[in-house]
Amino acid sequence: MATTQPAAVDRPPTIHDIAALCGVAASTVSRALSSPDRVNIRTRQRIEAAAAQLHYIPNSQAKALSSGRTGAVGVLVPDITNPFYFDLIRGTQLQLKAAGYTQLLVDTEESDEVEASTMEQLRKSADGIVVAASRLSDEALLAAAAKMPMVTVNRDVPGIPAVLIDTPSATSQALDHLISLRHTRIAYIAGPATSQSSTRRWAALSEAAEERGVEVRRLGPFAPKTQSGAAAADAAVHSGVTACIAFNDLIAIGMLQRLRERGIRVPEDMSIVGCDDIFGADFCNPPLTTMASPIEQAGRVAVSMLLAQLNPLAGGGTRSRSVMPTHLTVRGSTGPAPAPH
Amino acid sequence: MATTQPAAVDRPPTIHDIAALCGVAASTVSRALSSPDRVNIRTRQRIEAAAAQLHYIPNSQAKALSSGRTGAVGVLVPDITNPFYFDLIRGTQLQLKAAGYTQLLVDTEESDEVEASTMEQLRKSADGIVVAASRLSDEALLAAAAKMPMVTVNRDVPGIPAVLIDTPSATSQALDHLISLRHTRIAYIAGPATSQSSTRRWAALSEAAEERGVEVRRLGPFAPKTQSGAAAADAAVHSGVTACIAFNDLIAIGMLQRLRERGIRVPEDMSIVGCDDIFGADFCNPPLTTMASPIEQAGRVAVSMLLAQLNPLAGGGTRSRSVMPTHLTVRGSTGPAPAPH
DNA sequence: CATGAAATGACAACCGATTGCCAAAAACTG
DNA sequence: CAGTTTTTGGCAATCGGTTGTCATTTCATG
Repeated sequence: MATTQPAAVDRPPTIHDIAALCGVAASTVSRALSSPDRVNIRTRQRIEAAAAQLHYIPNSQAKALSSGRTGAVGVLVPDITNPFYFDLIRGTQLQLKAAGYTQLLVDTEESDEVEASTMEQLRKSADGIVVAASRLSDEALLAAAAKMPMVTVNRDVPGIPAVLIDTPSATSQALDHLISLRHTRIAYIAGPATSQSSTRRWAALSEAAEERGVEVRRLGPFAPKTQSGAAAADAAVHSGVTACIAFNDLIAIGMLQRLRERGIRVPEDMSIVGCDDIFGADFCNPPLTTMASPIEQAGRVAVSMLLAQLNPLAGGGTRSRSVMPTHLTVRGSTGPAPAPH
Repeated sequence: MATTQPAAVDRPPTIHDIAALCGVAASTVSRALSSPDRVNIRTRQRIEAAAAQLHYIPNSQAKALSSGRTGAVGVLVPDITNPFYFDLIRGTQLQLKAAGYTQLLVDTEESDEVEASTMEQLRKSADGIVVAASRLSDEALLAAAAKMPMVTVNRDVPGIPAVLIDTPSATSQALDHLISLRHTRIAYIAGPATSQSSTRRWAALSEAAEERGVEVRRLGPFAPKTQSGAAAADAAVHSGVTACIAFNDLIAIGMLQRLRERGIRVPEDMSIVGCDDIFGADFCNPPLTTMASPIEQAGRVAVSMLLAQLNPLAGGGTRSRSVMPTHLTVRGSTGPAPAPH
């Protein structure tokens, strides 16, 4: 038994083992497994049977080295612990796995330098990258995109395919919501200065405010973490507004906590609108009115666009831009403006 | 110019480019960059200068192929979107990065099959793996551990190094807390049947209950998701208990939501204790009494143990087991037992 | 049955590094 | 200064596949 079974070695089987078992050349095995049409069907079946028998698993390193394709895609997010990215990551992971790719997830720690060096690193070990909420400059991004296929999420740079979450338009909805509740003094709690999402949202918001004749002031920037919510809440209270539209739910939830500490009631004294509808937005106290969108889907779309870039043959004109719809989900953190004293 | 400057190509530089630039053999370059002592310091400096000038970045695939070491470590978690794993992932990521390793993060979707096939896959592309809350059998885990260095988290199998989070002992604390609040009818809301954490916790809990002469019944199993909280809450109410110790915070938060819907007050009518102190446990309504532990640190420790396995030379006896302390964090979801009518 | 086209399989170079082995050079010894 | 030890650098094989080239086989056709 051991004589007819060349396996039994500890080392994982290679195509050479298969070739020996079948009495063909290693190259034939390679072709049989990758471009099945180039090989006689009977031979191919023998090879496939042998591969199955040996539990053959191709060595991805070797494959990458000789073919130039790694079968991996990098996904860069600024902060793994931000729940917003959970669903995005899950979306990319599902879509990549479905296409037989591996996901390389990297936390860039909100740092442009880490982001840049990661990209350089990934240039050799990934076929393309999905970059969420990049902190890099347009120029740096374009330079990187020239070196390897890239899709951005929530970052619009001409020439780079992107998936955008349409929070700017939802911001107008939020504004209308607040106006209908008779708020007139409203603040935008800005995100990081380097976040294009925050910039675009502010642009949309201030334009909408002007159209509607209300005043919206901008506070911040604040880091997109719950801890920043305290400072944001204090700034909002100090500025005398009765409603806030926050850059994201983390900040909004942090504000809720701080306002509670200070004895300021939400929504009676102050209304809060978040953004992203992250895990927790529905069960915080009060539940958060927020702008929701299909984040997981955004992840899937981003991957689809990237894979279309990698395999141009597979039909379908490559979309270079995809905008995910967003809608306002009204919960308990917004209410009528307090009566002026 | 093009004659004296071998760079200027689009293709990334290799050690051969460096070798050509310095007039030495490629192998000398390799040695100069990896084992610096084996090469003349002046030559080395020339080589280093050339490498810097060309912006040389070693090709990790090629490195892995020829050396057998990949410089990557796989991290397997059952569910990326479970906030419990955020901190764990961040911990592993930080520690790995500090040691110059890359993290390959995989969501095994609570499936033993996905977990097993992922391990097989990773065998070629990672030097070792960290497996959190494995759903595999002891035998399968041992077999996998025999093929590649492994550290488990929250899974105790003799022969495999593990980081354990000491929730069993915290469970007793939780029980004492509830007893001191005069609860006598208490339920344990069990996690997945394949979860060893759940099993170990129940063992500790039922033993402690017996010692203290109170009755604790077991309900479930339930999937570790907020959605399961509804069923868990209904089961708890139906069973007539006044307090529950839940497998994790996700279930506990789901229970809070369901109980609120049903008009059952927490903690007046029912006390709830969670586990893990995840993101959200502090701002749900009411804030959750839960068992907290240094999860990020657990991730770091797991990676340290794995790296110690990979590089046995670097001194320090290899710990094969590390237990993370846990303590009860009392918040608003637990209170005195309702007076019997 | 001869002929050409199509299908198939083998050989070998190659991807970019690592590493064992050996030779040349340098430094040291007596 | 000869003889020896140590240091240093280069050659070439190797990792496990991919892929271009070419020889051979197979088959249909005239």
